[in-house]
Amino acid sequence: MAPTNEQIAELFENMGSLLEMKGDTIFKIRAYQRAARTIEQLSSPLSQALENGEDLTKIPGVGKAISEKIAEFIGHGQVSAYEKLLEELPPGVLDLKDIPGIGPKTAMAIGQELGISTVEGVAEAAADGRLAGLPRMGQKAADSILRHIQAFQAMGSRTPIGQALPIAEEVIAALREQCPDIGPMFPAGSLRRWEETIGDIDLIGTAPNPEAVGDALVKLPMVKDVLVHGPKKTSVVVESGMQIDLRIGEPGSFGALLQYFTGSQQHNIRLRDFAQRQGLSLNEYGITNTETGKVEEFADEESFYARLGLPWMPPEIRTGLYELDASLEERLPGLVGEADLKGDLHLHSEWSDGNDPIELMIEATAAQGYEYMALTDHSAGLGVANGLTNERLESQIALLRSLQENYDIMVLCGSECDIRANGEMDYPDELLAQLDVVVASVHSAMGQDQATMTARMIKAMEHPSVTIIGHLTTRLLGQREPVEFDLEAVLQAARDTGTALEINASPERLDLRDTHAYRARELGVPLAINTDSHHHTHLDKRRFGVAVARRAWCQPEDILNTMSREDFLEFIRMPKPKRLEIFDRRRNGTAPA
DNA sequence: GCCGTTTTCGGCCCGACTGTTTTCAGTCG
Repeated sequence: MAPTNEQIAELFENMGSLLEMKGDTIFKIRAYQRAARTIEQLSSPLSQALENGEDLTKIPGVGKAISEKIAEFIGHGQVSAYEKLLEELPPGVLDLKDIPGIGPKTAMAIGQELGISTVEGVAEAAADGRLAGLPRMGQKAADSILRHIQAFQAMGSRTPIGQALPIAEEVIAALREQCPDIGPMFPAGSLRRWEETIGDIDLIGTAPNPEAVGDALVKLPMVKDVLVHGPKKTSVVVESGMQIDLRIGEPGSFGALLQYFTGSQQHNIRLRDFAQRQGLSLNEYGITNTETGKVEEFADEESFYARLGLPWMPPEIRTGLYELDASLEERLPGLVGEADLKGDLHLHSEWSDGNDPIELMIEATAAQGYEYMALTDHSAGLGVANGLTNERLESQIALLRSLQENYDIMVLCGSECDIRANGEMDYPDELLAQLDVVVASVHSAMGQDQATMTARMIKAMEHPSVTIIGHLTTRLLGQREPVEFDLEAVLQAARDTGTALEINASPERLDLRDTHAYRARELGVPLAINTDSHHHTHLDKRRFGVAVARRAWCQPEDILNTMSREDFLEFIRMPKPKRLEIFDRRRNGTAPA
């Protein structure tokens, strides 16, 4: 099978690391790293682009040499230049570099001088003193590396955003309690960009006495270890194993600090490059005129970007990939926000595996200010989730219809209907036809091969009653891999059949993920941001789904459930795929024919 | 290795912190 974009990106990331260890020029190394970061964010597979004869050098950061290596990797399954590098360098050095605190130089020294190739080997060498004997290394450095290894093994690499955000909020609250004079303070970095997983939590703020805030942080009870504690920067590890980096600045220059630590790194590199052409240099304190040395300060991000002649850019799209060009060409999208949502189309009650009575779910949804909602309990095939038999579904429909008169919010009858292994629906057609909204989802036979799974998904989308495909890839962040399927074929089929795709906002799913949603939007597939709530308090998880849509550059009209009640009813009452006309008409801003 | 409203050659983002240093290399973000 052709390598995925992730695998291609990893290859170039590794090539960069290997060249760095070899001592190649830093610019060549950066070129490989930049290409890797760009490729992992592309919304469609390179293997397909190559097949279509597309010019890969159109991709920013990909030139002649790298595009040839991509073609070689896709064509032959390996890249000779990479294999050669692997042979030249000590085995295992790439794994060593994954340890925080160990960079290319240290990894090389460990591999060459000590003949060590595993993380466990480094831990042993740190403990028995061999590590401290290396050049530019001492007991303190060895101890520090050992601590890093222990933290690394306890935590793994990245934390799902749904777990990281509460930790960040807890630390901020604790710091405010210790230092009541802290001004604005909030997460920057990948949290502010709403990435699906978070490496370190970056906290940014202002305070009259910055050093006091750092001192307070290292003394917080939840802090397990202190990694760095200087006058301007403090890094600690908290009980959960997450690393917190704190930076406190002056209110007058907070805009530059916030911009700098929001990143992404690629965004900042591109921005600096852009600034440099104007004779300006950027850092976390402000903008410096390189000729006069004069530094300008900015209290907020808007004025910072404005000084460069750029509009403010939402953090979610600061990937360094498309946003700078788009802003220069004045085609930055007006991204969808939480307030644009008019309904939730995937909700469970205690009738299946939810925790709350139907009435409570309706009331909680109405309290969000929504105009409509769909109750979608599981179908019978999902026995473990107390799925509804045909008879129970019929009585639920009757109940919901009778309940409607008690509520202003439109209560739609729905189901989260299992897609069986052969692509058939878990309810008979006549029953499905009675429903307003059918969310069809894969919950079983997830190990099917790519061709089988693709055909299964497409068959489900061809069903006239299926409104939305739920959590398309079935992944659980950090727990379960996505199923294998042909993304492009499935997205195209969604468009062709007039089937919407869900952005499942549950923070352990985030499925579709950002890059998939980006491609779906490009193809004109309607997207529905649903919480899949199993409890009435889960409705606020929508913010995670909205973040995915924003990272996919979605505007309100790309999202099905930003439609008014009238438009949405018109949409579901129109047969597939003709109902796309209603979606498209809104998207194109044209009046109804 | 990539790239161009100065350029197809000559540039390439910028600073904090640590530990081992006596002036700075390595790592991180």
